[in-house]
Amino acid sequence: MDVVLVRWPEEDARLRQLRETGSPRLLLLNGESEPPESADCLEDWIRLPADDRDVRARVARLASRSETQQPAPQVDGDGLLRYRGRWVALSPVESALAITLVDRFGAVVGRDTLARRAWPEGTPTRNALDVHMLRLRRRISPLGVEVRTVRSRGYLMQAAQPRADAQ
Amino acid sequence: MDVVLVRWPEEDARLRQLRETGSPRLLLLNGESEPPESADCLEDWIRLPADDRDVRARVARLASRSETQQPAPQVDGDGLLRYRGRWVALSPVESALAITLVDRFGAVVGRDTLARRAWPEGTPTRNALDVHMLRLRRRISPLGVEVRTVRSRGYLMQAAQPRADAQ
DNA sequence: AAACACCGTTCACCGCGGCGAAACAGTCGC
DNA sequence: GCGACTGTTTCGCCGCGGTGAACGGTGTTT
Repeated sequence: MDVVLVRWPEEDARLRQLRETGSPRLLLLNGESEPPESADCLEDWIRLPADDRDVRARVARLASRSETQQPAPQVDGDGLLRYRGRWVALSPVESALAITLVDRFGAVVGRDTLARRAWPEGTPTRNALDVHMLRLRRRISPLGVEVRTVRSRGYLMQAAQPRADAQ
Repeated sequence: MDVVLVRWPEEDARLRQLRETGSPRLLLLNGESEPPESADCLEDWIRLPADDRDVRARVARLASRSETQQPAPQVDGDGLLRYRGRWVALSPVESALAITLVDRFGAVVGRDTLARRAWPEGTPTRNALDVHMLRLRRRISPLGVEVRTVRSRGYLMQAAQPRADAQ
């Protein structure tokens, strides 16, 4: 959803309307105006005159918040996994697995579900899924996407997170 | 909860710590630094030099948010305990315990209740519950969630508090 | 006050099974 | 024939659940 820029306090009526509809909005404070008191996470403000970088940063932050979900990758018909403007080519088996994981991005997908999607006729070996998951992991890691294992439950695809052991 | 002022980028280590614990924080940007990209509603920033009114307004807004936002963790169907955008995987026994505790988040749950949920057939050993509670504690601590003991009453799950000795 | 039972924490250990990873081999297309 | 894709085997780590034991704090009994 687009972030709306509102001059304040001039456009107070417009602000009320945006608050009603829950649109993300950035108030541009003129001169000596007092900052508004709203605690709404989708409302922010900045005092003019302001650095253009700062305005863009606040707009970006509001936009990011308004998207409750982080954007999911896409797998197109040619087996390309696209994410944040970059892409990698996947093999047929990896495509089937990636499509299933992207479909439930951020949630766990069971091993049996993945196996059925990749091999409708029947899984070749128990270990085959592990091996292909390993290969998929390595292929998509340059894009900043990772597949996490949830033991005895399945796998979960998500945006790569910085390792927490760096303290 | 008090809002913490952080010089940035100088006090980056401190910022990471505050993000871990979910403390509301206001970053004071020095000179030409780029604004940080966090979309966290409990984080805000302002570029120095700044009007004192503006700093106070942003601090007040963060404080107001931290009071109204006391979300409970969630345990999804796949044994993942989610809290403030992060998650950890729980084992089956830990899931049963966590679900019971989350269900009464912030209140005491009796040991017998927990034991019945985890082992409907009967508790294996006297201290089995203790051991699994210890493991649950360690697993969820990175998320900023803790389980406190209320002697002869049971256990209580809550958001982790830095210095809980003053009780 | 000392002795004691009770409760809770933490550790070490074991058996089991899920999963990771490497190495190897077979197949297919260019 | 070369490289990409796939399947298989093998090895081994480590998470999980259960158990026993040591330790410490607390309240009760003698």
